[in-house]
Amino acid sequence: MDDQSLLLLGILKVQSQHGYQINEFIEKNLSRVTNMKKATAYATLERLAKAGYVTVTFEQEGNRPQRKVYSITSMGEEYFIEQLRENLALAEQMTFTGDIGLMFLDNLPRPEVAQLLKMRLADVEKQIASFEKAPFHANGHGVNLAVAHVLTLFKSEQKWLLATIPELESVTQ
Amino acid sequence: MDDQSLLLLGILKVQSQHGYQINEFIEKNLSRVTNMKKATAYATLERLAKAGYVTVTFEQEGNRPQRKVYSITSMGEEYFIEQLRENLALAEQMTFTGDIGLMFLDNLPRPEVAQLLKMRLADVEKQIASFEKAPFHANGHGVNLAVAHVLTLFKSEQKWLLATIPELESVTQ
DNA sequence: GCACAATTAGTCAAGATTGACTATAATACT
DNA sequence: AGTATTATAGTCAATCTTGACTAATTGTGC
Repeated sequence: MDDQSLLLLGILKVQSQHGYQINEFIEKNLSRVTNMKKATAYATLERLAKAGYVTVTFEQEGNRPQRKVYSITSMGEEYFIEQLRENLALAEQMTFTGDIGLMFLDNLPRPEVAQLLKMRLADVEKQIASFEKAPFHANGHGVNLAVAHVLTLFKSEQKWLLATIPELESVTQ
Repeated sequence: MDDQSLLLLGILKVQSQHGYQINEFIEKNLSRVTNMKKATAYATLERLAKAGYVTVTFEQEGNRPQRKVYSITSMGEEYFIEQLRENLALAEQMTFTGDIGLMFLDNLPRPEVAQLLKMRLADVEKQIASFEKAPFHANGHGVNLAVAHVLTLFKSEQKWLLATIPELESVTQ
């Protein structure tokens, strides 16, 4: 199963939602574990519906345009649990994307690399700060653990940058 | 620019290669920074060729079926450097995929989660070991730094697992 | 010296993804 | 009251990705 489906089912298991809520949550809070786009979420939800894992109902609120509400089915819950087991057992899937550039540092002058990594560091630290003060968690041990985990990885990145930048600056190429 | 193109250009910048070599290298050594599939690599190379960033020549060796050799053009090198700068400056793209399941730990009984995470730990430790003893680096400071970086992230994951598993086991749910 | 597996090198149809677009409602500002 | 901005809720054509397949060559064991 793809990560997207697992994520969407997991979100719907907590509460039925319509597309906008789902996408907002993902974009605001989960940009570090997925970069699924809005259109992908809608397409995936449709696939899950076709497979019988979610149902779609319509909701009318005042005279706004009606919107679709997605709910997980019991079949979907079973499937979710089954796939969750599989997902947790495999570390193989773990990839740290966005780090391709690091492999090719040698192609730029050292001082410039140091400069670029400083920008990266600033960015990482901003992320850490926002993670620490605006937690989306607080509702479930699991989510907290997951947040802790991502924070751990970020801090590890920060530490690495803090150690690497001075090294780059000192080496006389 | 997508990560795939950056990666392929970076690889070709070191040395012209044919498809098989490229794909083997990626699969064996870079499974932690990308999970680009073989067919994707071929398709991407074709796109890069159409854009003028790589050239394709044919090579005949004995009487084996002729194969395509991909080389980076000078235009490709320029483009590569330009994109590398962009890539390094942005930490925003960093995502730690494969961790979706962690968000939903609460849906499984704690002891089972502990068990699953133990398997994950074993896997992570296997990865660390293989990274440490069969390095694909040793040809460039940049590659070494990148390897060090991925290792750092893995060790961070390992540490987190070592701390979390006993916690899961002790909590009486 | 031959059957079987593994390696090498790709192709392609089917399915997945997304940038750009549409369209209405709420809200803020002057 | 008018209007600019943002929030809400999606859709779709064009592009990208990949599982499954083809096909030749090189071992390997017997």
